[in-house]
Amino acid sequence: MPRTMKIAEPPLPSDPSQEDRAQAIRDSLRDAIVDRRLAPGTKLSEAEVGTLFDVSRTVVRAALQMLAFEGLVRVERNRGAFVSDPTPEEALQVFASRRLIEPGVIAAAIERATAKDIAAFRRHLEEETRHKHERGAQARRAEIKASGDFHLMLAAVAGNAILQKFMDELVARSSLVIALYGRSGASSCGHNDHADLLDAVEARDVARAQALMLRHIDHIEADLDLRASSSLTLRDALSL
Amino acid sequence: MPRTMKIAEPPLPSDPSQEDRAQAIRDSLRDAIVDRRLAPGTKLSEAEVGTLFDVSRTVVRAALQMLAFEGLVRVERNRGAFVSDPTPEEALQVFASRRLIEPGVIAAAIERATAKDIAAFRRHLEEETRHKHERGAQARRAEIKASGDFHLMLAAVAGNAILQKFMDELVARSSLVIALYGRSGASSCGHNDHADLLDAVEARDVARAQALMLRHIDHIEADLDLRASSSLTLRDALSL
DNA sequence: GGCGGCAATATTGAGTGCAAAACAATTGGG
DNA sequence: CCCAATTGTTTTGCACTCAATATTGCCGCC
Repeated sequence: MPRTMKIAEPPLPSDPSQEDRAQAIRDSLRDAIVDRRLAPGTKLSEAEVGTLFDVSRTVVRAALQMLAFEGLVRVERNRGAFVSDPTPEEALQVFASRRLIEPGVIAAAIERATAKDIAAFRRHLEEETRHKHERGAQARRAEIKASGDFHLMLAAVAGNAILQKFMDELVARSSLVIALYGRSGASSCGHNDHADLLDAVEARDVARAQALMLRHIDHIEADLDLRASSSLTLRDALSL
Repeated sequence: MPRTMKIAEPPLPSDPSQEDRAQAIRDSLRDAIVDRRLAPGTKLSEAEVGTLFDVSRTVVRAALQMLAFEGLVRVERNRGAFVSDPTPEEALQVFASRRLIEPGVIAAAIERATAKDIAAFRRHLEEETRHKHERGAQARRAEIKASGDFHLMLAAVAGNAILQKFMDELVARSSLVIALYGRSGASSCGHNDHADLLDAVEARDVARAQALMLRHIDHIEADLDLRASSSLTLRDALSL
């Protein structure tokens, strides 16, 4: 065995942009889905996506498979991939999961948050409220995205990569659910939940933060109309 | 719109075994990893696995990608797939996540468990203890598998598909962690935690069940030796 | 006239080949 | 004698291709 193992050169990622096109496509599609630019149910043809990103179907397949694992697309054998449209039951499960996990996440975040983190949260919150006061579909999308990002920031600060991955999935799925079943379209209509949450985090008041988090999730869920959506009722009616 | 929509024939899955070989390979590999027949760090060459299952690399790649999403294998670009060997930090995160999620799971399970479910649990428990009293590596593997399955059964009864998926991942990762850092090798050495848990479930005592669950996870974690493993320190030392 | 079957089309599933990257061994230089 | 560079080998990344399956449009028949 060699005694010294000097690495002549840092092998140097030949090109940072070359770091996996499948992942780039996944991120792009994911943003589009979470931003609701791709409606639930939309078919994602391999060839179409492939020409769009100028890659072969092989790479597209990998990206779609990833999204399927996150529950954002549904792949049906020999039929293709579709932006998933969660059933009301799945919607309930998404929020039940969030109720279970997010109180723990915020507790961990409170334990680990630095002053710098708090400052970052404050900055994020400002941007969030800024979007809220703007008009237009574009600003609305940005607001929804920012709203989800707040929860993802909490998960990041909590410092548990596994929980962070779970939260990634749950927040993304929430976006889909809100897209399908949301009444007002905005999850935080009228409420200032995030600001209150941040106050509790800054005060390191775990119990209060957890209670606020649960209420916040209640608020989001209360904005949903989980009676079977129009398209679903249509389908169900036809298939019966 | 057609008045009658008779379905001439149940389209009949041309062959149930044909229902996705990638998934079959994934399950097979997953069992092998969870059962510790594949040691952490083992390289899973696409060609090798392909010849082993008699499929092309394409299918193997899909299976490996799935396992990567569950955190059971780690794929390094241009280097291949390896059975992942979690760091001590990841190990801690796995158990932190379980502590967060499983009390909720068992609460939901208690709410939904039928008499039939309880009976299934009892049957499972018998088998578990049977394995425990047997000797040999084979029985030991079966015991560990059954121990994880108990938690998965709880998640199934809880009736939340998303949480169930999370638990799938967490239990699988726990097996890896125990394989790497376990002292006694068996997670439930000396304790009868599962039996106690089941009693609490049958009594519908949520608080008690949750407390027992947390203690159970403590027991599992207490059996770990999370000081850096030998192989890892060696590798780290060499690469520095 | 509408329903059922049939053929044409499109799309996915999967195997193979080629290029590039990483790994291993060997040889030349200090 | 040991280190470093180079070459040869192996393995992955990705595109192309063919086969299999679902979908769509069409025609005959009841």
